[in-house]
Amino acid sequence: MEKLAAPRGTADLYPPESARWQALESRIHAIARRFGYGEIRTPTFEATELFRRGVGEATDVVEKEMYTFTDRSGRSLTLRPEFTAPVVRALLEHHLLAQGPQRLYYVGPFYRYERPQKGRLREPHQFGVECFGYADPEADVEVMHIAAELLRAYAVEATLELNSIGDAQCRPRYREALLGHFGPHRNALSEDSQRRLDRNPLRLLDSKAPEDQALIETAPHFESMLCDACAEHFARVRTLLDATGLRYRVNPRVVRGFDYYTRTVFEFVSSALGSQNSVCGGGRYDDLVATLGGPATPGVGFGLGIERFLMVVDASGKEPVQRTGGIAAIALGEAARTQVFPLVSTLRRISDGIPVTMEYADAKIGAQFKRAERTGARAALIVGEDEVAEHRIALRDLERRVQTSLQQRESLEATATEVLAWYRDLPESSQPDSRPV
RNA sequence: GUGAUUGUAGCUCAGUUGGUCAGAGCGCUGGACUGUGGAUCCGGAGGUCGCGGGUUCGAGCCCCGUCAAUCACCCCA
Repeated sequence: MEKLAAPRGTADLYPPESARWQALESRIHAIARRFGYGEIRTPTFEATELFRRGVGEATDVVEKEMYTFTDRSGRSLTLRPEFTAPVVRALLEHHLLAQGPQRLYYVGPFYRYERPQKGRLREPHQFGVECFGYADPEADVEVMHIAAELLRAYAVEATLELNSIGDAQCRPRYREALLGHFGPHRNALSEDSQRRLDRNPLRLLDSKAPEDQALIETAPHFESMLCDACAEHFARVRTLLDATGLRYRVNPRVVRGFDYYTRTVFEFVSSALGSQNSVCGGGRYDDLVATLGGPATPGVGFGLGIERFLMVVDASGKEPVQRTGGIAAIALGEAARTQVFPLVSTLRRISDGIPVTMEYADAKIGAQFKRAERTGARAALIVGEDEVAEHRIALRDLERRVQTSLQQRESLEATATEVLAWYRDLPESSQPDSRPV
């Protein structure tokens, strides 16, 4: 009998790691809000046709990485392999573009049937933004700023790599130029690159095969062949990046995997990720909305991998420390327990975010202190036989190891209020606590 | 989809040419310390050796298959 296990390439999230995700997600919501972006949630699966048309029939994702299935009525559905096409679909379905520019962001899982390795899963999670309705370079830089803000908040070292892959005007020209450059040397290229030559010559520039490098070095740069409009757009993006102090590096080798990109493409890369070195990738997609049957609407956005981001944080970043703290109630004996439980219940109701825990098993006091410590509690509330007899409650500062005692009041609320007042009066914790909630 | 490495207690790992090989450290738990937690000492629980099959008198060790992890390619978050 096979042991039950999470499917290949998927992962469970649980404490203490889940606390890191919560913290990251709240920061994401805060930053998106600061830039005026609203959250959008779309289904995890869509009609297969959406991705075939949106992402592109000849892309690797559509050709071999989709989780596609047929439901009971015979429809072909696909677990989303990316977010942009579904967001556009939703926008069109609800006529949101008719209301002017739209700034949206999302956080959630997506699915690709790939062989897992470092920084690559079958169900990864992504934070992404999409800005619709502006062809202007300010929008390109705006979305880059959002990603940069998040990286900055965690002191993550990643470099912004920038490129332009032109539009429907100039890309065919560049494609021809690449064919002219590589075509004559076809047999000298790696096997993979010979295939790229037929399918997507742009991607040849991104090859890692040693035998391709010499030819790539001498390949024509797209920048020299951009049409006037694209060249000006690219120049203005760079001017705005310079003006706002966001550092970047123009890298002619940055192409992207999806067919819908036009003009600006960019990636934030980090060496901490091994072979999958991109934490965040994005770009402009001025033709996508029309391709999916909507009014011609420019757009620009990015996707940032949550798992990869946290990996980079582990390697180079600084994570804000999480304080847990709280009160652990310790009751000794039956009488004490029946007295403490309602008090704990009251504390939880009025503690305003301060965690309150209690051990229900009748463990020895030593063990209870140990467990209290493990929960990350800052303080302990202790009631034993003596306290029951005297209507008192012992309060202990677990960090400084000092203890005091309190007379119980006429009501649970009054007692609880006094306990909380005592807790809030405790001196600032000297050692930051990173234990899970 | 291709190639390589790996899979023994909750965690990190030992296990020699197949024959007490089912172990250690940490963790957990109990006690020394009858109501006070990070130290020390002593005890205890916990494993179908990923799973299935094969070779053998005998397999954690060899062979095949399968599942999963890791790393690289492809590609990308």
